[in-house]
Amino acid sequence: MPSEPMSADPMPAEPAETSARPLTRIQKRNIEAILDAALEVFSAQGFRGATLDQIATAAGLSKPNLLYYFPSKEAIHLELLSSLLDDWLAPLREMRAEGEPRDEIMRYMRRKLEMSRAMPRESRLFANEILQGAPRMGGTLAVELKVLVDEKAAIIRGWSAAGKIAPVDPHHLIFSIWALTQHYADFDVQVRAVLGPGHDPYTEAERFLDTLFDRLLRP
Amino acid sequence: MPSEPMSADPMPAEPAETSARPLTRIQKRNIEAILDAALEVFSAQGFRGATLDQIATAAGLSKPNLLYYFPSKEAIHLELLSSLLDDWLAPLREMRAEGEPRDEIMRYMRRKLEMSRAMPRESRLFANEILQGAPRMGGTLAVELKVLVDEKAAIIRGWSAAGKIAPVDPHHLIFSIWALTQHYADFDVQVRAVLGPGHDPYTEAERFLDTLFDRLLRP
DNA sequence: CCTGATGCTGACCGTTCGGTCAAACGACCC
DNA sequence: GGGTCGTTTGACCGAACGGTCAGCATCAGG
Repeated sequence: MPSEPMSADPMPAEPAETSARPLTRIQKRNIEAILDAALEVFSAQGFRGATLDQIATAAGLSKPNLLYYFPSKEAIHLELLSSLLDDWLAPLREMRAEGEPRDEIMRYMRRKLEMSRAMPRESRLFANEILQGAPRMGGTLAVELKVLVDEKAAIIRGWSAAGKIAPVDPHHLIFSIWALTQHYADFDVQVRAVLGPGHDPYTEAERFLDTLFDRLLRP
Repeated sequence: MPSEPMSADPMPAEPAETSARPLTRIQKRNIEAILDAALEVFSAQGFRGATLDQIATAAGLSKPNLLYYFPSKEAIHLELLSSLLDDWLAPLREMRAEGEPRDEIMRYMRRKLEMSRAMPRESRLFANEILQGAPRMGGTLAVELKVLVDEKAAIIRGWSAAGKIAPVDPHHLIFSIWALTQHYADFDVQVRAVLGPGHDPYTEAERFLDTLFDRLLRP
């Protein structure tokens, strides 16, 4: 216990990103296991549907031990949401005004579809949160997300005006990419139930969405 | 109590559809109030997130009184889901092979969008159910829904083959209509947060989706 | 106005849940 | 081997939840 007075910060739990002390090997392992287990459970059951016991069991820990690393159920959920938002928005951030317009949009769509395929749990976690009115993300949505989307919408509008792509409402174009790609993760059971066995939804979806956006954007 | 021996069927609660006795005025009023309140609460909080007290309060009843009309929380939820499925599928059922292909598909899309606008709670109720793996609807999806979609997909495939519309994967065309229209109900807060004030999402969506499906389907 | 069925309620019950705590355990360093 | 700090646990707590029950209120029909 070097240098610090013992009066302030008695917190033993969760030496998170703001703390100075580096993470123990055990801390790293357990925190990672907890977050992975929590993602599994929260995405499948929603926030209120998930229980600490479920998460603890899935992480291979006891409930009090889990609460040694995180102060509350809410804290785990929040940590998941905030750390995921960056990954989730990264593909859109990479859309460059200098690129070839159709390529840029198609690449964005494909990357989003690939994320739905590779990270369905994350997609469902967000879907659950938004569905219930985004009680823990409302602010972020209205600021950070809006700024990013407005910026990219302006780029798309420029491409439309320059005749590089067919005229489209840029905001709703982005919404359509979200809706169409996330649908395959969020409604996975429905898609598979309707298609029946012997289908690979994502392979078919990629072909379909390629066609769809090609016909939509071709000038 | 005519004709029936008192030994069997002591059930006082919920004289539902299978019962012979017609519904009292009070029964009709209260059951309707309960289902409406339950739709409100379940769609906003999910099944486990909703509490009987919330539903009872929203319906203007006490909790025991609510349980006088329905035997359990589960029963209310099930009643909502099953009675909603028909309404939800009705627009697709109305798609006729004899109609003008583009009109039929565009009308279906517009009706689904209108349902999202007029019945967002119902849309979110379904979304919640599917998101969590459809534990209470899995069977129905794999049978009733699959049969209906396969039937309509065959019609669409015929239209494609006849050159009436551009070639498309019919199943994924239907998925895309679901995804694009339900997105505006299920992700309402996100759409509004990104668009900001002064926008009517549904009016803009109708214009955008008209354009999208016109370009996608035009032979 | 009487009566039986329907409608309604306060009090209560068992369980589950999120969270706490004191005590024990264990690894590592002197 | 003893001390220390990080780690783990069993036992426990209060609140919330789904559901029950005995009894009271109310209503409709005769």
